[in-house]
Amino acid sequence: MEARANGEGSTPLYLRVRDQLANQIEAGLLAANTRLPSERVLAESHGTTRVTTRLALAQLEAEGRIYRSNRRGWFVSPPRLVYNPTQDYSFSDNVTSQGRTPATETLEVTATEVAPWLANKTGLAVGDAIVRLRRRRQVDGRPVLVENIYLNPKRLPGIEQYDFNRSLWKLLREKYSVELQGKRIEMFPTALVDPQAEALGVNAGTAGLYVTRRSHDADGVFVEFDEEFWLHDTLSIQVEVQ
Amino acid sequence: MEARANGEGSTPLYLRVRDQLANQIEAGLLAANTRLPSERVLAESHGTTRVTTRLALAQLEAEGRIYRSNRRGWFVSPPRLVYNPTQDYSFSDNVTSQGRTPATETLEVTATEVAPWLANKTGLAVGDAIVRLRRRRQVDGRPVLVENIYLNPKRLPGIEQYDFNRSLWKLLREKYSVELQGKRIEMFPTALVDPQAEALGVNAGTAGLYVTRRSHDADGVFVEFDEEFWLHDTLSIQVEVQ
DNA sequence: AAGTGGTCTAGACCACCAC
DNA sequence: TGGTGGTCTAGACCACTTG
Repeated sequence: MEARANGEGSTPLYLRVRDQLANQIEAGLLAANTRLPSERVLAESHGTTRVTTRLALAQLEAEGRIYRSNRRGWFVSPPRLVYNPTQDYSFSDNVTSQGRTPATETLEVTATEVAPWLANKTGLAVGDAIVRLRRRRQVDGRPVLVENIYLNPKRLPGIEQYDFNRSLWKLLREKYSVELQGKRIEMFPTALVDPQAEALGVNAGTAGLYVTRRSHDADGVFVEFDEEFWLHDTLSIQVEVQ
Repeated sequence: MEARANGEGSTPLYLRVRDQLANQIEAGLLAANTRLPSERVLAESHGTTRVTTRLALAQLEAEGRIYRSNRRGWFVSPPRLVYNPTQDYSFSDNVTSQGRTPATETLEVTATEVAPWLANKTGLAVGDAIVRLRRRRQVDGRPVLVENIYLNPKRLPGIEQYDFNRSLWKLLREKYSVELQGKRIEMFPTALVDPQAEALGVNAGTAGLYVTRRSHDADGVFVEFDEEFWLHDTLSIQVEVQ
């Protein structure tokens, strides 16, 4: 029950455990997607308890160096995917060009009505018809984001009928001759909470990046509003202007 | 010592505590920058221990709803600052226009040499002369970011002599006739670690957003490379293209 | 000096996953 | 079925900040 004196200088124990693990990762002893030893084993080998070990692991997770998968354990994070949200965009092409393997799952397609918050974001009127598409996307078998896409059925009649497990941007261009323009992007870091956390198979509270994008066509007609929930350690945003 | 049965359904206790606090914040019972009751008081009033209470607080912190200040307590987060990193930029003007109060402190100005990682980012050669400027910026008295700015002394001779507690962009325009162009922006969420965490008065491991920006002038000459470390709950990025 | 958050112990039971 | 992470208890001492 007694808390021990701090031993080595003033650095907290959990940060010293963190440093040791970080060094092993940097030295390449633990390659990307390798599983770490179990929390109990780590605790014992560092002469401490699980609580302190978990503090160290949480640090590394916050830095984006490791991630957890269900209750299977802790794994070394692979490099971040480079992502430019201002470009017309094929997730699949982008992932492939970085030597990784993409996958997309359509979770849901619904015809619904514009809610007040969405009216704010899109300029549509509350109650207007809208098509909602929900997808999950993976890189090398790990889910990295879920997205809700709101499509304007006036500009995209019959959009519900298509296969959404491919590039939406290509679909819009080929079937509707839409060249997306005038993108307005908003993003901020936040924790992933429940519908998204569950879809990604992570605990509520896992760090994420929330990205939204509104696009219209060359005539200024609203085409789509996209809302993406990324795991925070999986991407690096890159934008070029002028 | 015994762990108790879960009582109310399957929602973990720390998430129920989180929900209660979140409701109080949303209902306006706890205004922005208000201090929460102490961890011990919260623990007792929810019939649990500090460890569990801290889990709940960490959740709210990850969501950007509360923040901590030194060892003074937990506070309700004010609204995020809207920030467009692609624009020529006066922090002061931007903060003021959002009804908040800005402050800037220059922490350090050094003439130094380009290191390998910086050569990569800027296109300069390793060993080239460079001026390094380090600043901390506050909103309503709370530090929200620290930044390292690397300035090209060839394009900006005598730059060290100026006062950096004002807008750098305005300085460049007025004194050097620089119109910044060709910005390349990169950003990703990550934890803030030591020099930055300390400068911001937060614990190592606090969630942050890392933003870099490289700019050149109208002739393509490299002007500055900027590296910003933001507290994750303090900003919302907004970009408009085309 | 009193109170705050920061760190830490040494256990426990549970839910879920892989074998 | 055994091992994993997820949750939780009931304490303790420490470092720092505040009156």
